[in-house]
Amino acid sequence: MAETKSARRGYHHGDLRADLIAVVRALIESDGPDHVSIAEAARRAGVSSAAPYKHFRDRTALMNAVAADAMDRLRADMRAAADAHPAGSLAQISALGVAYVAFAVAQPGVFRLMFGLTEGHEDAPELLEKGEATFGIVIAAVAAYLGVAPDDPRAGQRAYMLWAFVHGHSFLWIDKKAKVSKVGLNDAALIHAMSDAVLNRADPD
Amino acid sequence: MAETKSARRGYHHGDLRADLIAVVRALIESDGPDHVSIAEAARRAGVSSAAPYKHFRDRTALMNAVAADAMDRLRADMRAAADAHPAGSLAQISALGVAYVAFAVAQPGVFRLMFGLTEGHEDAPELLEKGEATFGIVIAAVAAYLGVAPDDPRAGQRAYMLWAFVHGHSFLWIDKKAKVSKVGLNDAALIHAMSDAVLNRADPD
DNA sequence: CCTCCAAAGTAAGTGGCGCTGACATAAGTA
DNA sequence: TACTTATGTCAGCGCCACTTACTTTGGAGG
Repeated sequence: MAETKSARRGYHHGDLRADLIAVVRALIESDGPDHVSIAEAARRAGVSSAAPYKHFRDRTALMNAVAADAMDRLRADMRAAADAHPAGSLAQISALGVAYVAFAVAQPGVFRLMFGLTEGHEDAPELLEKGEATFGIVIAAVAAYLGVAPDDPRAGQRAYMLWAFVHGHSFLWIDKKAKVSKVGLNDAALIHAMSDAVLNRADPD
Repeated sequence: MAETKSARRGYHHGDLRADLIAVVRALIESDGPDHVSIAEAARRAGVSSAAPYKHFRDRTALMNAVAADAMDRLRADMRAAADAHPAGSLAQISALGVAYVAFAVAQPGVFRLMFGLTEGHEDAPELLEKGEATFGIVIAAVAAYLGVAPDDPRAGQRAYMLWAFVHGHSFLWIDKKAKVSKVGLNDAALIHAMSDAVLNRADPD
């Protein structure tokens, strides 16, 4: 029998841990994070239903591993988006938002897993850490645009406002709560307009 | 034995349907929507685990009923917020946002249920309908502020931008993905600043 | 090169859940 | 008063998360 990913040579699998993460990622996208069962993942990896517990303490630990992996990919996407534009330009900031939404739309299941209520976020401080590193990219870009230091409160405020917007837009979109087509605009235009408004007009102080 | 809500007089419960909705609502807030089990709800209502299926086709149908009920309450909250301010004022629009976030923070479980990926949203078109009615309040307020007709695309666009923002802010908050305290602002100030920026600067066209 | 141990697998079992089908009871209508 | 139908119960199916006790095997140390 052929296995999903790495070939299983004999009694031992080879790299079950990595294989499980890949299999679960696929299951999450096809069935949603809530419908993923460890048993099914084990079946697809070609091992018994007890095997995963040799690598992950419980279901939550496995899911956290998938989420952490995904957060790395999101950060990489955003890093690339930032590097494709002049530092501190409005285009750069918009590109970060577009990359965020694109990730959510391309991988809604894993996006929900990352940003939904992660059960064991206390068991996974690394997740919060990775998340903050990602947000740091936005703060840096905003600070550069405003011409202030990255730790200036104004940069954090504006960056948060933009994050909340693209975050909400992403969820409304992937959860089908609003038909954006109805608004008659594409993501890029919306995000660009919002970035401009927040950076050049918003003054919460 | 005393039951959770209505007293059960004999073999029949009295109003199991309503009681189940109330019990499930409580369970959702204490354990989260995903951890609610029909069996536990039945236990708390003092009936057998099969009884709920006489009133709801399946778990999803019960959850949808709870969500629909909650959407009515959210709309009422927002209606009240709107009525407390002059029509078409910036204060009115901010108040709508504040009411939305307040609902999310006060009842995070049911908020997640309403706006998360509802499994059977196709089985519950009434939910989408109620949601659109609620959003309609925002559109009307925005249109009044801008001095345009409610069906003017500009009203819909601005209203959507504000919705996405408060929606994202709500989820980041209840899912503990960002410490808003770090930003150093309260909800009202943030929402007010955003409303002003979107309504007086944003121009996606 | 052999031995032995720890890592990584299996099988079988526990308890919970969603849901179903067959049956029991009660409430209301003819 | 008899019948119908809504609303309960009970027993059971299949699936799941997770555990325990046992098995296999790759590799490190003698």
